[in-house]
Amino acid sequence: MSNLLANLNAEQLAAVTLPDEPALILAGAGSGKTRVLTTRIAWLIQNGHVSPAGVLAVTFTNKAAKEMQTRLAAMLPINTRGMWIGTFHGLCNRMLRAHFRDAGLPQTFAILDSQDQLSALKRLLKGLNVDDEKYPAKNLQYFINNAKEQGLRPADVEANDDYNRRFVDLYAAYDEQCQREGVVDFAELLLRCYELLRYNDAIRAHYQHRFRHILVDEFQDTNVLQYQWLKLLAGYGTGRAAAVFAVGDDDQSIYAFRGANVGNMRDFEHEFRVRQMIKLEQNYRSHGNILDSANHLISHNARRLGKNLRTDAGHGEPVRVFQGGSDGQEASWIVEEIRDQIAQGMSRSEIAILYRSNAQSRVIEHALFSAGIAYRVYGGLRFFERAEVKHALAYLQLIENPRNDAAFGRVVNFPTRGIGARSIEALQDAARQYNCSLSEAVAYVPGKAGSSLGAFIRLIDQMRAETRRMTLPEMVEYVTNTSGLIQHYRTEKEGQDRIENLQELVTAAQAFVMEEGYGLDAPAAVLPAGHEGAPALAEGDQAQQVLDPEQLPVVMTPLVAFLTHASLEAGDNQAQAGQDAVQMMTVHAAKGLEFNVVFITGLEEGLFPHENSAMEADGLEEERRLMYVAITRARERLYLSFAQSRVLHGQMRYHVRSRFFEELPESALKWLTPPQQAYGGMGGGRREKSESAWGRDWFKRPEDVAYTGTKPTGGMDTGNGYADSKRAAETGFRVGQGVFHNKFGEGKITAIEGEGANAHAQIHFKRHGTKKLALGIAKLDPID
DNA sequence: TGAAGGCGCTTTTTT
DNA sequence: AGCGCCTTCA
Repeated sequence: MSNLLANLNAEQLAAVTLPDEPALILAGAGSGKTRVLTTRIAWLIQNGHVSPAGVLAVTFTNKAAKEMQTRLAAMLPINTRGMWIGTFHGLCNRMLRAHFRDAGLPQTFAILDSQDQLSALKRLLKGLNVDDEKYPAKNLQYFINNAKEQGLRPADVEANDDYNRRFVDLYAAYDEQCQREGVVDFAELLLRCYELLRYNDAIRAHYQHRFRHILVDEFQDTNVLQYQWLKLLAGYGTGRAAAVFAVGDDDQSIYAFRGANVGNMRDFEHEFRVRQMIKLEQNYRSHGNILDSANHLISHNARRLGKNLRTDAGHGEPVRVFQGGSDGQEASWIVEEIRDQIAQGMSRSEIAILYRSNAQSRVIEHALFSAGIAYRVYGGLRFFERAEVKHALAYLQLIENPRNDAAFGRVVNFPTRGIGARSIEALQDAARQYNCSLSEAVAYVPGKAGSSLGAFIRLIDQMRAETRRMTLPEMVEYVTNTSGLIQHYRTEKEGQDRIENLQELVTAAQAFVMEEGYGLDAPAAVLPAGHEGAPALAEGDQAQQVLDPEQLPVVMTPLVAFLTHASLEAGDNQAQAGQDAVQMMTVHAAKGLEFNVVFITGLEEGLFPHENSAMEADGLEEERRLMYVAITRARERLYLSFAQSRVLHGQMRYHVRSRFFEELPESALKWLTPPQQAYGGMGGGRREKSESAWGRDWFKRPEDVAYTGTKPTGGMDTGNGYADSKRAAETGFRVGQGVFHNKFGEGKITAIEGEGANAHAQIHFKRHGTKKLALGIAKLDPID
C-alpha cells in the first residue's frame, strides 16, 4: 500500500491524481479501467482529500461493485464494508431504507424483480378486466419502466391518444397497487430515491455535503434518470458540487435498448465543465492484429468521442476468418479448431464462443457435445430466480408482510391445498370491495373457499409465531418443510434438483448472515440491537438521523436483508464452477471479460448486424460497437466465422456475410476459406491448406448434409455449400443481387427465406430501408 | 387437479 | 425448432 502509484502508466497516473474536480475518463477496452477507479479512491483517501465516508462509487453490476470493494480493501487498511460502493439500485435501496418515512415507504418494503413486476401487472390487468390482447402486460411493463427511467410519474407522461392514455391510467393503478402492497420495482428504487433527494431539502443537503467524491463506472450505460440522480447527489449547480469522476467508453455502449444514453457522456462533459478528458488508450490485453481490427472497425462510427487503442505487444497472429456452407459446418469447424487448441495445451476456459443471439448456441452445443468437449453456456435462470426458490422466498415474505399480495398469490395454492381459481377470484373480489390486501380479505370469503383460505392464513401465522426466535438459516429450513414444498417436490419426477436448490437456499442464508456480520446466532426477525448504528430507525426523528452519518449503514433484520439481497442479486446462473469448460455466451454477456481464444460466430447480414437494428436510430452503430466489444475480448487468437445458410426459428435462411468484414483491415485477416463467394465473384480467395478447414472436405460429412441441405420438398440438392447459387436457379434471385422495385426503387437482396411460393426476400432499398417481400408477388426486376 | 395439447413468439439484459 | 403460457379435458 506504500506506493499506490507504482506501475501506473502516464495516462493512468494522470487520471488517478486529478484534482478534486469533475473528470471524464475515456477508458478503452483492456486499458486498466477498474484499476484506475480503485486506485483513484485509495489515493484520494490516502492523501487526505476525502474520508472513506465521503466517497460514493457506483457501478451497474454487483460483480463490478464487489470487485471494486475487494481491490480497494487490498490497497488500504480500511473497512470498505461501510463505504458507499455499490450498484445504482443497491445504493438507492440503502438510502430508501434509511429514509423510508420521507420516501413514503413502509420500513420493510419488498423489492420486485422483473418477473415479479410482470406478475404484478398481470394480476392488475386481470383485476381491472383489461383486454390483455390489446394491452399486454409485457408492453405495459415496458411502458412503465420506460417512463420511470425518464423520471416521469403518470401525471408527467404525455399521452396524445386514447391508447396511450389507457397505459398512463394503468401505470397509475400499478403504482397504487405497489404502494398498497408495500413493494417497489427496480425502476421505482431509482425514481423514489431521486424524488427523495429532490423534494427533501434536508436529506439532499446532507448527502451533498457528505459525498465529496462521486465515482461512476460504465458511465456510457447510465440512463436519463441515473444521470439526473447523480447530478442531484453531486450538487450540480449548487456552486459547491462534488467531484464527479466518470469513467466510460462510448465505443462500448451496447445497452441503448434498455435505456442507456451515451449522450450522457457529452452532456456530462459540457454541464460539469470537464476541463480535460483523459483517454486511457494503452491496451494491455490484445495482440496487435486484434487491436487493429477493433480500431479499424470502430472508426466507421460517426460521433465518437475519439480514441485509438495501442499495444506494446507485437502483431501476433492474424485474425482467422472462416466461411461455412451451413451453421452445422461452422459448428464442426469450431469443434476442430478447439480440439487443436486443447491439444496444444490451451485451457478450455480460456476459449470463448460468442454469438449475437442465444438461438445460435444450440447448433454449436450439439457439435461440442458430440465431440465430448466440456462447455458452459452463460445466461438463463439464476439461483434466486428459480421457481422453487421464489416459492420459498414468498413464504418468507408473507411471514414478514402479509399484505404482500404478490407473495400471497404465488404460494396460496402451492403446494396445492384445495384453493382453486374460483376461490382466488372470490378472494380478489373481496379484496377489491373492501380495498384491502388478499390476506385481510380472507375474512370476507364465505363457505368452503373461506375455510381453506383461513387455513392458509393460519399456516402463515403459525410459521410467523414459530420462527420468531429462529436464526435465518433455521427459518429458511423450517419454511421449506412446513410449507410442504420439500414434500411436494419429493413426489415430482424432476423434483430432486429443486429440493437441492431449497437446501442450497439454507446454505445461502448461512453464508449471508456470516458475510453481513449478523452472525449465526442472530434471530432472523429481530433488529440487531447494538449492531453498528442500529435502533434509531424504528422510531425517532428522521432529521436527526440525517445529520448523523454514523447511523448509516442502515440496519435491517436478517430476514429483510436477505429478502432484499435475493431481489437485488439474483446470483450466479448455476455454473458447474471449477470445471474447465469452453465458455459460450452472447456478445453482450462477454462485456468486461477476456479470453485467450475467441470465436465470433454467425457474422452474417441479418444476424450480426441484426436485422432489427436497421429499424432503430443508430442501430447499426450500436451493432458495430457490439462487434467492437466482441473483438476486444480476445487476447491472443481471434476467429471470425459465418455460414451461408442456417436454420433459424425452424426455417432455413440464407445470408451474406456481415458488412463488418469490409470494415476490418485486410492486412490483419487470414481467410481460411475463399472470401468472395457471397457476392458472386470467386476471385481473391487465399486458401490456406495447411491449417484451414478447407482441406478437410467438410461437405461430405454425413452429419453435415442434414444441416446443409434444404428440405427435400424444395427439390434442392445442395449440400455442396453453394446453396444460394442453387436458389438463384430456382427463384431467379439470389442473396447479394441488385433489384429494382417500382415503388421502392433500387435495392439489394440481403437474405432469402422460405422456398417456392413462400419464398420471401429481405431487401435493403437505398431510399426506403429494409423490406421483406414475397418473391412470388412483388414486382422485382434484377439489375446489375 | 394435473396432464396434455395448442398457440404464439423468437436480439441483446442488469437491477 | 423449441419454449413458455394458456386453455382444455379427463
